[in-house]
Amino acid sequence: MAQTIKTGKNSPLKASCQQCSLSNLCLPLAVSDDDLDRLEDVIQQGQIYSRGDYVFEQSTPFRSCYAVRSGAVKTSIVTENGDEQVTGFFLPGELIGLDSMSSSSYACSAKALERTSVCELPVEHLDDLTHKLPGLQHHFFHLMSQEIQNSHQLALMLSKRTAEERIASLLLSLSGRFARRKLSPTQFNLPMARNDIANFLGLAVETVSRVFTRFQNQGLIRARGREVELLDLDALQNISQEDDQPACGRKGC
Amino acid sequence: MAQTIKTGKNSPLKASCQQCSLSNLCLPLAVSDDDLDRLEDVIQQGQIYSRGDYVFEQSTPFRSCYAVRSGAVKTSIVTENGDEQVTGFFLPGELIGLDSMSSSSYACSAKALERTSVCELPVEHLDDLTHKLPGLQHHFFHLMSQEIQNSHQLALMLSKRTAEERIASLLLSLSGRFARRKLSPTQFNLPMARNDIANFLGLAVETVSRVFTRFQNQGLIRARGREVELLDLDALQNISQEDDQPACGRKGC
DNA sequence: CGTGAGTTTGAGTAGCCTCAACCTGAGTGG
DNA sequence: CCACTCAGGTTGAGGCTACTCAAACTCACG
Repeated sequence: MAQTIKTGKNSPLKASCQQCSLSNLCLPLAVSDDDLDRLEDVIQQGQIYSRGDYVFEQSTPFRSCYAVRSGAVKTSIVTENGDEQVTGFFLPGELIGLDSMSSSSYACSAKALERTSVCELPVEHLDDLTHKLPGLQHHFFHLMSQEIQNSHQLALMLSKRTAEERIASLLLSLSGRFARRKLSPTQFNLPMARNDIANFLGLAVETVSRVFTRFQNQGLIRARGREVELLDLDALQNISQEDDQPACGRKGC
Repeated sequence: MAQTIKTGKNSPLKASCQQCSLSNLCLPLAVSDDDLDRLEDVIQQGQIYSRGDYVFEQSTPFRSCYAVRSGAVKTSIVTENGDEQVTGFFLPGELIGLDSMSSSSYACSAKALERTSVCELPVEHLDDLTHKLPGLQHHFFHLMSQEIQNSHQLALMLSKRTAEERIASLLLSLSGRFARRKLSPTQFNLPMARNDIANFLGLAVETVSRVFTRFQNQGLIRARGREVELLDLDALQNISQEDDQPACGRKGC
């Protein structure tokens, strides 16, 4: 039974992790085919959200993590006094909800930025599963530590980088993540509004807009609304990790 | 064997988690006495670091997580071009290294801010252990998600808060963590230098210094070097979560 | 008693925010 | 089909927060 390769005909909602082009992103490579079958038993696939829908909302009971299949999601936290911080953008193959693992309620809200489909991983089952599949536990530790590192990188950006550096970084990050999915690393549509970018990077919308036009005037990018084309990746790279110290490059200066 | 209550005489390096006053902080409450014994078999206790020593350094092979027993530790990440971001301060009962779980090398460096003793949890053993003790796995998920949330809170501070708000928040955070250990929440020594505070909060040292004196002049705190006394917790609380919008308080404004 | 790291204070500056106006394009309804 | 609307985006002017640079102070330490 475990070895039967399901074609997806008889149980359309399951058995497609194996065929999913994203499985090498969201699932542990270490997991065997056998294990995949078990995983598929608990994963609910194909839920669809329209633009603006919440996948889950902060402070509601925590039930599941979600893997993005298509579309894009933004997560954000809101404080008592109402200000919001976008904590991440999630593209296909990426997992949402790790910051709430083992909490009783969601630590952030997740909102679909466009028409989005996700796979749901109910945590109740996950607890058993990770117990049975050591590889999966390992994978979750990995994903969560990755998430911590991402967040630390964000903190570094927010505290040390200029507006231009932050935006160059974001563009390159998106570029890399598109590339990973075999899409063009230089030409893509931003799934999020300027507002979201500004909030995420700790800037005012106006600043984001100004930097975009500045980059465009310098011939680094071509941007029309959410369409962007990265014309000079090297230059963006240089900007994104600009050195404070002028010239030199040595430590002894 | 598992039930023998060790007094600490015959194996001084083990068997003291049960007596450790911090165990309710760093260890899962869910873990039973039996399990504690197993934990103690793999935990190496009592390593001492002097001020300035590294508990571990970024990019070196990841081997262990560490629980702070006494003293204080700061963690920081360093980029290629040399700038540093302090990512956290860790007091007794808190766990370091979670951001490196399941990586091959440490994602940050951990430096003792004063004479510090730690307990080491080698990860190789942890993998088996979490398998045997479901509660422990749960606890790690919890700690890691907590770490993600902390980091998101930091990001929010860095992107949305003024210098005064950030420093008030930090003071209150420390206050709360001292209180948790039954120490005075209003009178304590800062384990870190102004420089570390500045870096952590994304400010210049001078700004930190200025805010401290401003708070002092307003009668909110008393500060002499690293000694601080919080004189008006309520006021600090108000400052730390100040509302941007003037007056009103309603959403409809 | 010099030395140097850590801290404080002051003066001037710059990057980004705020406020305000205008533009653009998609959706709506007459 | 065109005017209207509204959200999202762009552009400009001015101001403020926190930075930079510079200097003085404190204190632990050899």
